[in-house]
Amino acid sequence: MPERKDAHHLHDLFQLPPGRTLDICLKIHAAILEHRLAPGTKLSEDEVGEIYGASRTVVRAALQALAHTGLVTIEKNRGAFVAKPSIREAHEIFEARALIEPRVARMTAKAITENDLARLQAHIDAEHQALHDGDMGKALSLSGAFHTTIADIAGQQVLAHMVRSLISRSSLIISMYWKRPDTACESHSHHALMKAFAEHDSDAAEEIQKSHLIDLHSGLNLVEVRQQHDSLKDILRTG
Amino acid sequence: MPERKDAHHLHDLFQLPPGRTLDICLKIHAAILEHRLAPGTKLSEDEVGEIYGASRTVVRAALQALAHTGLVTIEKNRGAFVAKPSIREAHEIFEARALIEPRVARMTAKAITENDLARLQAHIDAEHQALHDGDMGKALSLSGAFHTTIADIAGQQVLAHMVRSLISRSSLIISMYWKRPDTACESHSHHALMKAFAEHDSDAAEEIQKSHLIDLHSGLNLVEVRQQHDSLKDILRTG
DNA sequence: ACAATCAAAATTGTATACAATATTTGTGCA
DNA sequence: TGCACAAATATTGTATACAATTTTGATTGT
Repeated sequence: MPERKDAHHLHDLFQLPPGRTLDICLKIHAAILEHRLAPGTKLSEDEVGEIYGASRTVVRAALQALAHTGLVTIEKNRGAFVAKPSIREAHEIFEARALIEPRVARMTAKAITENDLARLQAHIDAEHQALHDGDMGKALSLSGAFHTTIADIAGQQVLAHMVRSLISRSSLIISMYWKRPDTACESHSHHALMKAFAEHDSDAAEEIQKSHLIDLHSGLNLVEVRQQHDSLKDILRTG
Repeated sequence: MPERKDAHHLHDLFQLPPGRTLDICLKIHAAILEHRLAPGTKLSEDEVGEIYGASRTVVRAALQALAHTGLVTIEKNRGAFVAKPSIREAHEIFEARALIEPRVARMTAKAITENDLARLQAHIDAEHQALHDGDMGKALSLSGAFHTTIADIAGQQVLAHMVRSLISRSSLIISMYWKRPDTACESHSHHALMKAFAEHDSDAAEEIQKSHLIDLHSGLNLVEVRQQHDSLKDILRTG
């Protein structure tokens, strides 16, 4: 179960002490990453509190922590919503990833152990399995986990924290702008990275990661997406 | 008053809606950046609440937001403290800055306007004035503001957010590990950067920023600092 | 039918009360 | 004096109550 292992590192994304606030953060975080919560969804304090059996105090703290990572947007007196990254934000996030992650991959190639390689391979296998099962959300989530695990292996916690945050937000971006929703997003890049890591070839790892991210970026359809619900009435009128 | 202008951008460091929670965040943030709050200082909820005339609810939210940026550490059932970055963290933060800020400087050199140049110059002047007045805290804070303003000018909000966060934490690092506490930290690098910006010389800007950050990094005395208060009794015993 | 307006309901913002956990203080004992 | 232990105090964690604001829904008039 690779997810458990990552969960251990995940807590530092929120910088919160163990407790129910953190639990709720992680649950909602996972739900967003697996695309079970769509961008724009209202996260009512009462509703979330009832689901997890917690009071508003705790839920509120969790939502504010999620807001800080950019996964949730809080509007004054209106509450919390799953974030809807703009096109500009999408470009910026992938530009940041293209800057940071290749460097991280270089460090990973130097530091990686046999055990780490096995962990990464487990991610790839699990992702493959999820795709086979038709669980797209899980597959995407695991694809992100592959990247965060690479950052963990690099052993640079500050950069790893940034990568985790960027990847979480990338998940939202993909759910909004991915060109081929029904297409497997698994490229051969992850396999190529594995090879470079196994050979401790840091130059290759950096280069592969860089082009992989450029590929991902260009796989996005970054044009205005029409909002569906707001104009629902108008849509029905025309029919 | 350049600070006012930056304050406008600063709110996004916390991703909070306007309100007293954000106000308290900004006040404590400023206090830490100006070294009026030393690393390790306990931030009691009641105490902070009384100072700013707010209830614990609001203060708590502010402290958690600050914790998320890494300026404050929250320990379960023990409360919030001004963070004390470890030596490892210090290295990692400056490594991250050396990766991100040169790239940002490159973008800035391309995008900068006359008005922006004036803003940057105002920072330099204010810093010089603060040094002249002997207000070291303010000077350091303004030195950081110079870097964050550069990031704002670059127009890449995601990277700018990261830079702001890194610089805030750098301020803590400097207060803990700076080699020459009584020495002016102003290098000629900022002036050299201004020249490169004015000439839209992005290659030079990137290179200067890179070596500037390496200089800063090497200006730190990254060895264990003895904690003073804990062993106060022992110290007095020996005397 | 449609728009405007206002009351009712629901939701968030904040303060406060109580419970759980640390910290401090004081006491007894070696 | 020094240490161990226990009561008292202080602080944080959580739930709840109330105020402020927004959203919803009904009513009215055109």
